[in-house]
Formats: sequence, C-alpha cells, structure tokens
Amino acid sequence: MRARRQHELRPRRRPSQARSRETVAAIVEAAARIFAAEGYAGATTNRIAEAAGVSVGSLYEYFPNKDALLVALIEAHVAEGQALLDEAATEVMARALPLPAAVRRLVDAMIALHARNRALHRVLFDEAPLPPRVRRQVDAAEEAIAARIAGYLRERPEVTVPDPALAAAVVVQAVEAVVHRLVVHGDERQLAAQARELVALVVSYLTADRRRLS
Amino acid sequence: MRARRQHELRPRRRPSQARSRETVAAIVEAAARIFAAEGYAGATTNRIAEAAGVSVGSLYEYFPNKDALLVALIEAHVAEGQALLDEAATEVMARALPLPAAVRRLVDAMIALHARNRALHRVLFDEAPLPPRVRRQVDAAEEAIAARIAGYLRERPEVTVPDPALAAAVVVQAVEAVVHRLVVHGDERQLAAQARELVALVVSYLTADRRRLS
DNA sequence: GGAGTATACGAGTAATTACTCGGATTCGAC
DNA sequence: GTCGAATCCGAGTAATTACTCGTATACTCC
Repeated sequence: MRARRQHELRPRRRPSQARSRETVAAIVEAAARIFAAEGYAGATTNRIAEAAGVSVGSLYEYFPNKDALLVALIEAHVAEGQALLDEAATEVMARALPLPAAVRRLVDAMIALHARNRALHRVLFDEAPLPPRVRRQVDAAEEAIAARIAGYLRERPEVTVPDPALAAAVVVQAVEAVVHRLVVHGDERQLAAQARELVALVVSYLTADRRRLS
Repeated sequence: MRARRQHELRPRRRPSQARSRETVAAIVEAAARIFAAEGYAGATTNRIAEAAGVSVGSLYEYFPNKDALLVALIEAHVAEGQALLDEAATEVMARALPLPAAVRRLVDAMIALHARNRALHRVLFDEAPLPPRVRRQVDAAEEAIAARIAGYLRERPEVTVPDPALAAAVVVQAVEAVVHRLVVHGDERQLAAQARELVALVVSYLTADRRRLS
C-alpha cells in the first residue's frame, strides 16, 4: 500500500451542495456497515466506496485517508453517547430519582449506547488505537458526565462517599468498563442478571457505612 | 501482501536442539518488544526477525504467520496472569485474610499483571480481536479464578451476597475491566487513589445490607 | 569422518490496497 | 444559455509486506 497521507484526519473539502452532502452521508453510513462487518483491517476504502455507491475518488475528495473515516464514526458515536447520558442525567435530576433508580437509569443508558451497534462499537473502541485528539474528546465527554453525577451525589443525603468527584469518576469508569465487557464480549443471556449486580455494586459503594470499610 | 496462510496458529515445527530453542525464545522476546513499540499493524515479521537477530526464514520455520506470534505472546501472558492470581488466592486462603485485605490483594495482583508491560498488554488486548480459541482460554482462566473467589466468599460470614458464584464473576469482570482502564488508558497519578476506591467498591458490594438495596 | 537431519539464511515473489489524477459531468448564478 | 466551480469518476500506480524456497551450515550419532 502507498505511504499513508500524514496524520491529517479532518475532512479535505467541505461539501457545499446538497448532492455532495448526500455523498458524504452515504460514505459515512457505508463505512459504518463495512467496518462493523469486516473489522478495521478487513475494511478497504474501495469496498466502502462501492458500498456507498460512489467512486473511491469521491471518497478521497472528502476524507484524506482511511483513519479519517474511523474518526468521523467515533465522533458521531461519542456525540450520541453524550446525548443519551445527558438525557438520563436530566431525567434523574428533574424527577429527583432516588439512588437505586438513578444508577439503574445510568446503567441502562450505557447498555443502550453499547448495544445500539455492537459490532461497530467493538471495532471503534477495541481495535485501532484512538488518535490523541479523539482520545481527549472521549475523556472530556466522560468528565462532563462525571461532573453531573458528582453534583447529583452531593445532593443525595444517603450518599456517604467522602469525595463525590472522585466517586463519580470511579463510577463512570466502572460502569463504562463493565458494560463494555458485558455487551461486547459477554454472554447475552447473563446480561440482565449481571446488569442488576452492577447496579447493586455501585449503590452499595455509594451508600456504604464508611467506618466499616477500612 | 501475500494471502495469509489460512488460520493455522500453532507452531509449525517443534525445536528439538538447544540452538533452535534459543532461536524461538529470541523471536518471542523480540516480538514482544516490537509489538509493544509499534502496535499490531506497525510490527512487521521482517522487523521482528531482525530484532531477534535471526532471518525471516527462521521465524517462519517456527511460526506459520504473524498472528501465531501474537497468540504465543497472549498465551504466555495469560499463563502469567493465572499464576499471579493463583498465588494471591492461595495467600488469601492460607492466611484467612479478612475481606478488605483479600480484595486489596486481588486488585494489587491485577494491577501488577497489567502494569508489567503496559504497552504490550494494550496491543494484545486492545488491538487485534482475539481468535476464538484464545478467547476461550482467557475466559477459562477468568472462570477458574472466579470459582476460587466464590469458594472464599462462601466461607466469610461478613459476605452478604445471595449468589456467591454470580458475585465472584461480577467482581472479577469489574476488577479486570476497571484496572485495565486505569492502567492502560488512565492517568498514572490517580492510580493509587482510584485503586483504593475500587477496593471500597467491591468490599461495599460484598458486605452490603441486601435489604436496603432495592 | 561420514551420513543424515535439523537449523539457518535472505533475496526474491506475489498479492494487496491506499491513494492519485486527468478528464467527464452536473450544478448554480447571472 | 453560458461559464466557472463543484462534484464525480475509476483505471492505474506505488508502496508495502507476508511469506517461500533453494542453498548453506551446524549438529548428532554411528
């Protein structure tokens, strides 16, 4: 293969006419399908263009290289995740849900996010190391949701953790990591039971009698 | 590149003389270095052979293809992990450690396993999807350690979970997933504090007053 | 020391695939 | 209707790299 075009990941040209916007949309959508089906290495730009009903030339008109396609997909996925989690957080706050229900809501939102397109999610986050810029975006999204959760924790009297910010970070990490495991690699039949235990895990932690723990 | 030699992953020939055993060892060791430094895609068999001080021909004498090298590394890593965790479990049992100390021991063992060669660990488990046979090996190792933990949980009166086998599985999943996150992607400065919280998370869960949780 | 086997070598091959570019086509604006 | 810009096309190219195979060397055992 030819030497990969430096590290440029941004679109090469902005589509201005409706026609080209459709082309870009078709390419992104086809990329999602092909990456999900073939994995990162197995997906070729020619195949993606073909699946999009477009020539490779057009693909490269808008995406400087293969990685740029991945990045576009990841960014869309992250935005979607942020929206899902924000929605959950807003609902929890508005209805002042008690802790177990709130945690359940968080876990369910996380499961929904991962399950929406399992195969693609696996490729995006289990293959191909994220470029630093994208990594930062993901981290920022996680921090944002952790901050909201920390705010909620401070309001709930039954929460006993001494450092809500730290606790929120740990909870987000744990829920994300475990759900990822369960959904992407786990046994579907055990998902419900394990999700229940995950809720118990988090709720116990947040409401534990801290004096007993050391 | 040439079509990849089917799905054979087992060594092609068993080294019988001391000389060739050294060659194989050098290749494996070099593969670890190169994969860690360059990532899966960036590592080439020519480069690995060169780093091992050996010709490509010799490499292919013992490993049918590039993936077989990865599999060898993963198998070694899994064996090492099993040994580390078994050792921790044995110590916990022998000294009848109380729960917080036992969990701490588990978390520390897991951290040690992940931190021993961060970069390689990342490549092995974050890039390149594992072939099914290897996946099964990893799962079996996790189940084995979960079974030992379940036995321990049943012995400790302070443990309140209704289903120790399920709880043990969840705990192993959670500890593995979170530690992986913390060590491979996380901020090193926060590791200690987050590890402490992880211990609190697990201990709280295992000793929670189950009536309060729903 | 000779026969047979195991091991090592590494230049070369074949396949793959990311990416280009010159030219055709379609659009929007006046 | 025309002109310039935007878009599209896709055969071809250049680079990469996994893997082979004929030959040379070292070892073992008698």
